[in-house]
Amino acid sequence: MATIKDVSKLAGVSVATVSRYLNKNGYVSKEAAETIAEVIEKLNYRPNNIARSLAGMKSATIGLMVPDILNPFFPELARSIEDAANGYGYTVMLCNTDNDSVKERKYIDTLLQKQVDGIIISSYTIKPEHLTGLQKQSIPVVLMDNVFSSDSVVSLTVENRRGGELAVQHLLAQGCSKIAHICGPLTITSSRERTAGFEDASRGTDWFTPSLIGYSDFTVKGGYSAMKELLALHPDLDGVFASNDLMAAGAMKALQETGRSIPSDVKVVGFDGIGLEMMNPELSTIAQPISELGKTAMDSLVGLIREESDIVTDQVFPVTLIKKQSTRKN
Amino acid sequence: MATIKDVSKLAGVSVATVSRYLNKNGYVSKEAAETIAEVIEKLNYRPNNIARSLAGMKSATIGLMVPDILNPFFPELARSIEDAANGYGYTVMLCNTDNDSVKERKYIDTLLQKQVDGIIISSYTIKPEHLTGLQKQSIPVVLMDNVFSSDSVVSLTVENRRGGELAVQHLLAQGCSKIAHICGPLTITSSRERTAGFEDASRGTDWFTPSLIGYSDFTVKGGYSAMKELLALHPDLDGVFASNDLMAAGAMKALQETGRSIPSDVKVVGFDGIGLEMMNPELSTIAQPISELGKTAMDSLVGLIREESDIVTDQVFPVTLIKKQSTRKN
DNA sequence: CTGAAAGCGCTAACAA
DNA sequence: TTGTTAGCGCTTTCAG
Repeated sequence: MATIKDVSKLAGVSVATVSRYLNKNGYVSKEAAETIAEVIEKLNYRPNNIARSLAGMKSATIGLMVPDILNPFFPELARSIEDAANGYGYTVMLCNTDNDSVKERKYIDTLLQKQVDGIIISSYTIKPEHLTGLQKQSIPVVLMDNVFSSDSVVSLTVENRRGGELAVQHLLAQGCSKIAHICGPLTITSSRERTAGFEDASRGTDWFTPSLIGYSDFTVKGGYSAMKELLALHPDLDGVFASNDLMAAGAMKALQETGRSIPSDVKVVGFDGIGLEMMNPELSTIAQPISELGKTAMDSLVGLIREESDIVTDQVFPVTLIKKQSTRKN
Repeated sequence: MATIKDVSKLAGVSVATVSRYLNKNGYVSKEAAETIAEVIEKLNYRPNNIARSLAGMKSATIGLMVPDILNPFFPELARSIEDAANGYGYTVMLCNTDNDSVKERKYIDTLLQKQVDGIIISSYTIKPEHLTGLQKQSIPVVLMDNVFSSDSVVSLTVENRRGGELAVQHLLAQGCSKIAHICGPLTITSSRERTAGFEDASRGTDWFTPSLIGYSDFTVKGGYSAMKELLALHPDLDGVFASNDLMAAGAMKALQETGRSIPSDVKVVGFDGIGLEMMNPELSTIAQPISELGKTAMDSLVGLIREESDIVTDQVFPVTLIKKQSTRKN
């Protein structure tokens, strides 16, 4: 592997000149530039990023911590982040934390040792004190789905509560008169908010009763069993709002299995807007702007890295109702 | 951030001793070890990985190139690879190539500059000559779904052809008497093999005719339209084998939309074994051992990195038929 | 068992 | 506009 030294020798200039040429900073004469370019070509020289990083420049690498890339929400997020990162010249290190704070801490440590320039963390479980190591080294952090107030930390969230409300309003508008809710883990803030939104919109109606809320875990299986239990209690329900799309899918299975057809007997709305196009009927959902979230996360991170001053530290993104077959009016 | 020098000073030993302690190689007296440990604790010292890498050790980072993490097959692969990598102490850099060879080359370059210790490439489009850069620097490569014979390159594939055969045999066993096939992109080797398997099992039967094969692109939408076209030609078909699960899902939608019920009217088999548990009815499929593939990929890569001699360079993994509702006997 | 010292490849003053 | 040189933090001979 050719080094900068090899290039400088062959080009008859000093390494400093080559370095300046490479980084397009400082002066380099036209002739020098040309010969350097030629030599680089000839030697097929590629700067060693590790050496660059050590010498004080940035590693041009960021860390991305997600609970589990298997959960369909995260590939979409990861993809948009990776695309944006790539645009900025960054490479992404992927970490699956399983919402396990031990793993989270370990990964933060690893990423720190690898001198990443910044970290994007999507985590339900992370707490401000876990970030102190990062703060101390003033590593920029973008947090998704979680809000800590602090500078050098940007928080990105969505209108979860409003989304819950929207879901119920939509079901009502489509003619539902008894709406059940499958809520996600209560340990997760955004999950609680979605449920609060459901309650905002249904409390005070004549059909609402607390037993219309089933408790589940954001998985298809979980949604399925929760739906079964809700049906046992309320066989006459005609609308379901599940706090994420996976549970909604599970709920649909349970409904269909018990002979109900969707949307004529029961209408279903999910949350997230992961593209479940394989479903039949297709699922109406309260969509998060996932790609936009990812892109903004990366933009903000770069802003933090570059120490720009005009960074919005807390952004709340709107959600949108996507109407599909699962809530079509009879 | 504390450095090895800080530690050595405070511990009253040389950096060499600290380094030996850190790497558990060479001799370090018990007392020295103890004080060093204490100082490290006190200073909360963490070795700088970048410096380590520069000094000649490995970067403890690998690259993972996939076409698109959005395709549900790859999160599963990525997850198992990341888990295995983590177990070995490696971090994973994720790259989405979109099967675009320009992007592929760019990423290989980037990964090379970042001094990754090895690369796992899942690509339909990559060609041996794209790997010469890697070969020259003798960077270990594990290739998935693609076979090049070469040392320092391990190739992992599955029994695609046999899988296609299995699918048809299963459909026949379940009572189908006219089976259509939705094949994937012909540019993809494994896709062609699956179709070959279909042909192996159906050629010579009394119902087979070439127009029972629809051409598509591995997407849900593609499967949907291909199915519609096949139905126009053969409204009486009663079995479908799609070369991947996404197309199978699309096919199911088309079938249901045209008033056919699954499995009573038409039975459907997919390929891949991505966990589409949200589907109803659930999809029978020829499953690849995705997690095992990922784990083996990482194991092999580490073997190559460590220059172990007992590395199998070409492995073909078995596929298994997973029977679900979509092919239940009437 | 330990330490001094020479790099790894590159950047960034600083001097010319 | 260019070159010299001192690091960046760590590993690794090679002497002791």
